[in-house]
Amino acid sequence: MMSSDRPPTRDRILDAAIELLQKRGEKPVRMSDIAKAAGLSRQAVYLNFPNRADLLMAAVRHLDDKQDVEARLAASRAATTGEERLSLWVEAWGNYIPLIHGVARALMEMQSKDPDARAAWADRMAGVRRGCAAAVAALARDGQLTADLDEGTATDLLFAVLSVHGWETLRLDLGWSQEKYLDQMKRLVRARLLAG
Amino acid sequence: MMSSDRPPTRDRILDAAIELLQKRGEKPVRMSDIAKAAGLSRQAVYLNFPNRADLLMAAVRHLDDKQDVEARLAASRAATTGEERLSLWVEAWGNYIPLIHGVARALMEMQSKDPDARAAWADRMAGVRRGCAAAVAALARDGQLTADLDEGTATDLLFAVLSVHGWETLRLDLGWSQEKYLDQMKRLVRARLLAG
DNA sequence: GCTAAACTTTACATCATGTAAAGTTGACGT
DNA sequence: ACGTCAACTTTACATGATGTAAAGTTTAGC
Repeated sequence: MMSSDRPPTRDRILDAAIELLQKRGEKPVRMSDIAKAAGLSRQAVYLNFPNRADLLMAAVRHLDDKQDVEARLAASRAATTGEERLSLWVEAWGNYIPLIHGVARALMEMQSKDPDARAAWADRMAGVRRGCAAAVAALARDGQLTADLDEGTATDLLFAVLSVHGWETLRLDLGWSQEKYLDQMKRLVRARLLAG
Repeated sequence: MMSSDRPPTRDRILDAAIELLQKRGEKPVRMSDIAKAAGLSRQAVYLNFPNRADLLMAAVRHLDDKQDVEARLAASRAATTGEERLSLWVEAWGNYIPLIHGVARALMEMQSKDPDARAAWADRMAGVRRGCAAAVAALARDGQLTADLDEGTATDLLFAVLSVHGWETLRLDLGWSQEKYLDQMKRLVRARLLAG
């Protein structure tokens, strides 16, 4: 009686969750908020997702699909020099953060109480770290990695500098534009990682 | 009947809270946990502090007193060159993070739900940013600030790089030692902020 | 017109914070 | 001794969110 043609319920829930989490003004987004936004009862949400953490992780994956993460990463992998690759990586991930930020934040907030959410997010961050490692490896391969940094340390540093929290601080708390953020992150990372 | 001689109840609560928050294995620290650790009923805690956020902020101030924050900062202010001052500031704040980390984390976790906690923490962070600004100003005064950075941007960058979250990532998630953390933060910051 | 899937409604368990109020205890002054 | 005050305990309850449970309703498809 509510859906005339198609958008599968599950996707409607995820879309609703994502939209709410992106514009969340002050108040935390509850399961009932998501249900309402999706035009469903709260229970119907639990019919599709066992719990909040699962819903949020599904939302992240849903975003990955919609935003074609692979294509973004392919661009950075196509770089010819390590230096170029590093910049493209900073840009790719830096431009992805705003998209997942709402969901990411909700997930991070759950980490203290929900061990599953913690594990799921840690896993995801491990993926990001691999992206950092690949960029650093390309740099090292080209002999462009500063002499006083080993690859592991450089990777950790890059990963820490490109954290979602860091983005939040600069972009939201301190009011930087996305362009400024990207520009400065590239400069910061190059200043520290690049040889010469 | 419980306190033979002196330690004022209020301080016992704060000390208990601080200790619990520093070693918190997995589980969040509840008001009842703090009460138990202080040898009191949960209600007695509410007799001393109106709510959790207030207790945590009091704990931060309690730590400030015990650790003599002013003395630490004085050391960095005593620096002769801007460059030296920057390093001393990174060291002072970087060495303070582990002390407040437990309490800070609890406070940060409350931010999403409790606007008061959010304001209180924001205020505190503003203080840290002022510390960053002072270090950057000293650098600029000595003509040692890189030409392509204005003081505001440099301050924001320094502040973001020295975040509690960044420390957590490197120190706890990635297993860095405190020495490595301090050393690398100094290098990172110098690489980006210092002229030449 | 039957069935099954998708949903709604209602109700309840749990858990932590915070409020409320009445009872206990011990130190202290007079 | 007596009373009183402050610091505490005990018990009880409100709230707000997640999550579980179960019975009822609607709709599409056959």
